[in-house]
Amino acid sequence: MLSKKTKYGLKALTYLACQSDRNPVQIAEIAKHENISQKFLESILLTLRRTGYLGSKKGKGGGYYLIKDPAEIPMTTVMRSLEGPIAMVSCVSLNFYEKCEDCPDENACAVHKLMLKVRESALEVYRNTTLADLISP
Amino acid sequence: MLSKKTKYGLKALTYLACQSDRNPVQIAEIAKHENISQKFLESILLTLRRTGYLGSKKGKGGGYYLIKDPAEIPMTTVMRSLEGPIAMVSCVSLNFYEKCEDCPDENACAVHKLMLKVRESALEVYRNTTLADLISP
DNA sequence: TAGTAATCTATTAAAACTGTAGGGTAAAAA
DNA sequence: TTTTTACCCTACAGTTTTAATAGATTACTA
Repeated sequence: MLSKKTKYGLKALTYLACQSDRNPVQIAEIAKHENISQKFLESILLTLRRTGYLGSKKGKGGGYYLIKDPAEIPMTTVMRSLEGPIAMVSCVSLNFYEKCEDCPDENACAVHKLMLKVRESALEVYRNTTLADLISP
Repeated sequence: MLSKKTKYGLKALTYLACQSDRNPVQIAEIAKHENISQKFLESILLTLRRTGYLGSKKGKGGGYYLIKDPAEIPMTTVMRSLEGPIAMVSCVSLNFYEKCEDCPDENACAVHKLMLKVRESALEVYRNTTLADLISP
């Protein structure tokens, strides 16, 4: 299941990408428009800022805004920073690889073999989809 | 993340599929060979039996055995019965569809659009992979 | 410089989910 | 009738997820 963190994060990114300009948008506005708990959204926007997609401005007239072209934001990195590893088991993860303790031979492991395929297919989707693709009709 | 239930279930299925004959194999033997908690494995094998892949026999010489040809066991149904829906959000699920409460328009929803692609690609993998594919070298 | 509007940060509570362990029951074989 | 095995139910500890609370910090405005 997709976590609400990721779901909300994607919605927030889309909302910001749909703005006509790149002026700061308040958290409260995004939260209200997308039906999201404001405090929860705060922490999500924070991680998106740390990932490098968003800028923020404090004080009056402040808020969050995109600092990248939506076409330059691939879903691979968005998913990784919000949802975590794309692989369903760590032994097939590119960025978070870890050997399974209980598995003596990776190459003979059915789970490994299947999950490798699944990761590859998911990765292809994420690589070929940017934020711009998601907001276009 | 893939649940251990699914992971163990797949391992158990492969173990049974690798048997030279279709004689019953005790839970304890599978659990030991695959490093799985026996009690947990019990419940997993039960769901696999209810799904229609395994037969069981009680008493001495009893155990579990495959009742289907591994080539007739696609990963779609295995994953659905062990892991649950293949879709990451219910609004793109074929077998477990549910409308999102917070989302006024599915067709305009970025999450929906992205997750539809991901489900489609995962489904293609699961449809084209059977248990037989996983045990062949 | 004071006041206000907003982001930031940390803590923690509630809820849901996972995996484990224990007990007993039922059926089949010896 | 005894043994062996699958079956079934319940309770528990641990973790993760989700969200709320409370406050600190920053920056704009007057």
